Amino acid sequence: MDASARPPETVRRTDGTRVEPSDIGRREAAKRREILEVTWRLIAARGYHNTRVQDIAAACGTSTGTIHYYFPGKGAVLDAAMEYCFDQTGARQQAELSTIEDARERLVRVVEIQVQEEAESGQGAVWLQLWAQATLRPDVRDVNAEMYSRWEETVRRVLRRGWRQGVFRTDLDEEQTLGTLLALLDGLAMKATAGMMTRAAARDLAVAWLQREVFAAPPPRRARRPRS
Amino acid sequence: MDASARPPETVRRTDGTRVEPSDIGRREAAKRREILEVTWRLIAARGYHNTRVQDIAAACGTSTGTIHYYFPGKGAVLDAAMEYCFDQTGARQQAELSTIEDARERLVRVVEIQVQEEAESGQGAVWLQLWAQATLRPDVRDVNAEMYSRWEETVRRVLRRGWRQGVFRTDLDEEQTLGTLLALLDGLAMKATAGMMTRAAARDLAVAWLQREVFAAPPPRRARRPRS
DNA sequence: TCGTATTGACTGGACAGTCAGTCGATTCGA
DNA sequence: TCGAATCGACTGACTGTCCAGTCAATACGA
Repeated sequence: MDASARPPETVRRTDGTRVEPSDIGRREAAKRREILEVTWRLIAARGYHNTRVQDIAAACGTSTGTIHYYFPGKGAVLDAAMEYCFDQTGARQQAELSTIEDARERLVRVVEIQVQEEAESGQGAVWLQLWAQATLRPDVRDVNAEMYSRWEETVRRVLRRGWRQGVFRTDLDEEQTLGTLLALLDGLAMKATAGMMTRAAARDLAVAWLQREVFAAPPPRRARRPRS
Repeated sequence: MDASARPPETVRRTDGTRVEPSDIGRREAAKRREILEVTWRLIAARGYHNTRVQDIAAACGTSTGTIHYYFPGKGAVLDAAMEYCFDQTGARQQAELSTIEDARERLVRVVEIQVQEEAESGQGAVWLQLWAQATLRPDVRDVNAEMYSRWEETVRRVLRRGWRQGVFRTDLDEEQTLGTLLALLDGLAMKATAGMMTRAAARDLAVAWLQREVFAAPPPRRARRPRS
């Protein structure tokens, strides 16, 4: 038996196509997910380039052969793991945000998710790794663009909701506000992740900005949300 | 003759001390600078982890032995090159900014330098590499903190000048404004570098923000500076 | 029993770092 | 003034290490 016969490809390949044979093994998909879960945490902790196949195998409690059995190569595991990381958090974010009624609270939550929680969980570190790669690799740039645009849409919807609810300033331009907010959050998240400021300071700065520049004049003042 | 006898150490070592024997060879210092100059450009183009000693040697038109003759190891070259890159640009920035009288123009120039020119020259890519490293390596984090604080001071001085000149809004808090501006610029610079938006769009967004939120009410309107 | 999943020893390539030796310049001694 | 001795910069072949990827053998599950 030639063990190099590979299970059907389910990873997004560099050409952007995505093959997902749903008829085959749940087991297999589960195993693959387990590997990706383990791998993105390794990337967060050690960095993309310092993550060895051996590390992944050890963290999964398996052998290097198994990793190669499920993925065509190391690069494929690492890239798929970064993507998996964002797919996961994207879904979680949207789910959580949708439970919050008030657009101001929801926007504050957006800040907390990106600037505090993602920095804490290591997802922020994975973003940073991804961006550093995107500078150099066009394929990563494309994947990143797609994933980022999902996040962008999430934030855009919160802004529109705020205007609909009449709790955001009406003299703001949507594109300007969205662009500024996203850049501000990216900058703060990056600094929090890279240890250039505390997560709490980053959060407070962003919330203060929202209150000054986005929330409509008489905000329901005082302690809307206990300082985490 | 044992060629492994090393020229006196002039690189900042990880313990933070900096030894600079000024009495010895100009030649030597020049050569070392040449290597660093070449190296940071390689880092910008290929990334920290994809830069081989062989690449550096080839780009210098020399042999790998020579690189090892001047530096204790590959890591030392790469780290010193990142630092060199920022030392250089820091000096250049300050020199250029100090020639601009009007604080508003000077602040716009700050934006253009960080968001357009550094992204274009590759220095932005080096920043991004550095930040990705800072997430993982405490020593890099320290070096980064020191270098970033110099940049921060530069921007802070521009803000103070604006208030002194009476051309910036007086209802702003210095720390808030500085922190927001820096995060915004970092975010935009990162996105421009990672190819998530054009440099021109990043520049315009930042300048628009300045005009809305920082510059005092009646700014000398219309075409202060031709769109690059 | 047959096919699938898993193992881990092995291979080959890449690359950092070493070191014996070359070469041109400079100093020194007669 | 000239040859020999010395020196420091530089070279590039070589070595050892690390690691991704392979594959024959094996365990497992239906």
